Amino acid sequence: MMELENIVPPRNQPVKQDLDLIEVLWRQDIDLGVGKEVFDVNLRRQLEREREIDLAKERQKQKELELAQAKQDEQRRQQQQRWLSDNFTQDGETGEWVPLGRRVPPPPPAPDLMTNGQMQNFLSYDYEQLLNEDLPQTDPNTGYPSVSHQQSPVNHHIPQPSPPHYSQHQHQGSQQNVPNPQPIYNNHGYQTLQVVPQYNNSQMQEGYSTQMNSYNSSMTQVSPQQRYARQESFEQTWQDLVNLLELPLQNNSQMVNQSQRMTNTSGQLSSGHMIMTRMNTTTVPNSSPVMMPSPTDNTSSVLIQNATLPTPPAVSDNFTGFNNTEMMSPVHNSGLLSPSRQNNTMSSQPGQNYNSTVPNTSGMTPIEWESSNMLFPNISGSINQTESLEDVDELLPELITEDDLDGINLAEMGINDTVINLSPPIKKHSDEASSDSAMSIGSPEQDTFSESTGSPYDGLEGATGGHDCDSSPGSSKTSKYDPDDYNFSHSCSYSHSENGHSNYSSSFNDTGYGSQGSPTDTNHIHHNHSYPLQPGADPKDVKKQIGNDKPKHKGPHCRDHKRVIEMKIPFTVDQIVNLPVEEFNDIMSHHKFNEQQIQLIRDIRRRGKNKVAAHNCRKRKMDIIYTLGDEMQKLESDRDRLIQERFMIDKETRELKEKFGALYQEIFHSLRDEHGRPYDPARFSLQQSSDGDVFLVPRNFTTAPENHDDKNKKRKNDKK
DNA sequence: AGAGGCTGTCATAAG
DNA sequence: TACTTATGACAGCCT
Repeated sequence: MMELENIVPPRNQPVKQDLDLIEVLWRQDIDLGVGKEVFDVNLRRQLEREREIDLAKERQKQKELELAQAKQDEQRRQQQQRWLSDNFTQDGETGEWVPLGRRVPPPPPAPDLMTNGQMQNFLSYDYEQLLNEDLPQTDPNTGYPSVSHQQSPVNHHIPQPSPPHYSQHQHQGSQQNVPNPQPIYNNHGYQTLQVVPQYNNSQMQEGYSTQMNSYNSSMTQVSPQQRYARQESFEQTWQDLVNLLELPLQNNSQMVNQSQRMTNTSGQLSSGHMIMTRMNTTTVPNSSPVMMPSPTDNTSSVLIQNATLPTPPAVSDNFTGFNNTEMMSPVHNSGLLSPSRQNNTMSSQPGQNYNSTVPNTSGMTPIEWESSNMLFPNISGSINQTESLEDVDELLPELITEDDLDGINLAEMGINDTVINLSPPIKKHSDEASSDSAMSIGSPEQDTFSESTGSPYDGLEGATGGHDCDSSPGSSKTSKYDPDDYNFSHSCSYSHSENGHSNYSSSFNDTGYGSQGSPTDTNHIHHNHSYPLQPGADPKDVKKQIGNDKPKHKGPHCRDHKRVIEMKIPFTVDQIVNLPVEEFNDIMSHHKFNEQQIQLIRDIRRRGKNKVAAHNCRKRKMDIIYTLGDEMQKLESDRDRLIQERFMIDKETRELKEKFGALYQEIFHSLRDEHGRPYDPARFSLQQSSDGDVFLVPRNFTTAPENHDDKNKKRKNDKK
């Protein structure tokens, strides 16, 4: 493209040579999505002018927005200051804002900031921020309450000093690094925040001062802008917290404590856990409360208001998720989504792709095209399998027969559309076939097809006859029973491939070919032993056609076809075979056939049906054989496993017996009678009762020792 | 030339 | 009873 800049002459009217060159180059670059206007100087200038105008408009809009935002901020700041000065007094020494003794009235709410649904969100945000940021210190410059350490990513990595009696509430971002040593759980079972109710103000201040000193000493340099933003953030936090609580602010710790209690007892804000969750999100107080739930936090969802939840990641919903992300972006929320972006959004709906509504992707830049591919990995994957559009073009005649593409004007559709639309016609076949009866081969399409253009098998049918197919040797060489290659070869060989599939897979609850495992897969569920053929379409016929246009042999099917012609029967063999019973009977009744014709028609139909039945039968047989083989393998492995288990159990039993015997001998030989002599093993034995006690029992005792005279037995404990 | 596999067809039973 | 489906058996063709 850089060359073009040099080629285009400076004058406005290019000469003919230039135009020719432009034409050639444009043709070369058309696959890159470069429009012809690029080469037209005037057109390009005009486009540039339009772009500049749009850009200016956009800038103007942005300026207005910024202005409105600044106004809002200023108004809020003034309100805050007024309210602070009304309800707080500033400590002269420390610069700290100390609340007055009276009950603090809530400040007039800023309707643009705190309205209804935003309140709860706002509450949790403030709580978390306040508790996380500790108590305010007065900024010596502004006199406002400010914080010395802020929610800065830098802060999360600062070693947190942990005073012995003060539990520093950790930012969620740092929770993983510094676990809270003493989690408190509220009534709802959520982990609550730890506060310091036993501390008075001075203690608090001391603790905070300690912390802040260390923070200040270790904190990274903060820019004035950051500092201002933090002050802003805290001011609002402080103000809104007090507003909402309406507390008599006797001291800061009480306020925090009470606010904590309120948080724990108030509806949706009852969970400190939720507060923590909120902290994890980048919340701008005056932004929309639309929040995306943290994927790891179930409770956060209760805080979502007016949020568009991501739809479940089910069918083709990558894009929905993408849309939600887009909704979250401030650009989108403020209506500044660029038209081009919107176009992209609209043009890359996966549903449209799958529903054969062709998205206009031809206008995409390569980057856009790539991104849309990323959104739809399935589609892109299938497209990427073809290395280029030219490859796709080359493959098309192989993948789809001419008949399939009949009526589809590829030139009008454009290459991209063709690529994306490869599947819908085929799927349509499948859908229609699936709605047919189990064994019915002929779809309405096929019938129409046969009537209008003649059966594709006409003249090519027969058990040994050929099928006229322009397939390359490579394609037709694919095994008939190779599930992996089936679709390809079948698409090549038989125009009604999916019908065939449906036919032969109906009886045995087959899974689709697309989900078939490899032929070596021992899981019988994935076996594919189908015979997906049309009546009269012999896979061998396809093989036979390698390099031949004329069939070598004339099979029975072809013979039938000839006889149909000879008998002047106005139907094709396929029609005769595949027509539903009602239609077939209608035809037979409406046409006045002679006996010979009727007999031929019935024979053809019977043979055709039987042929399909034979296919199904063989398929079933193969399925059964494979299934039985699999079952046999499984049973053999089960048997081996059980043998192994039995061996192990026997071994353990032997070992236990040996141990038991040794223990028995040891105990028995350690026993002595009243004379100090060992017992005779032939006359006595040890027995254990149900309660675990061990008895020495004379050999002639056959019943349980508990039932006999205690004189004849000696009770022993388990351990002597 | 023979073996083995695949397919179409027939006969028959069953639904 | 007619039709369809399932299946064993057989024959032809191909590799």
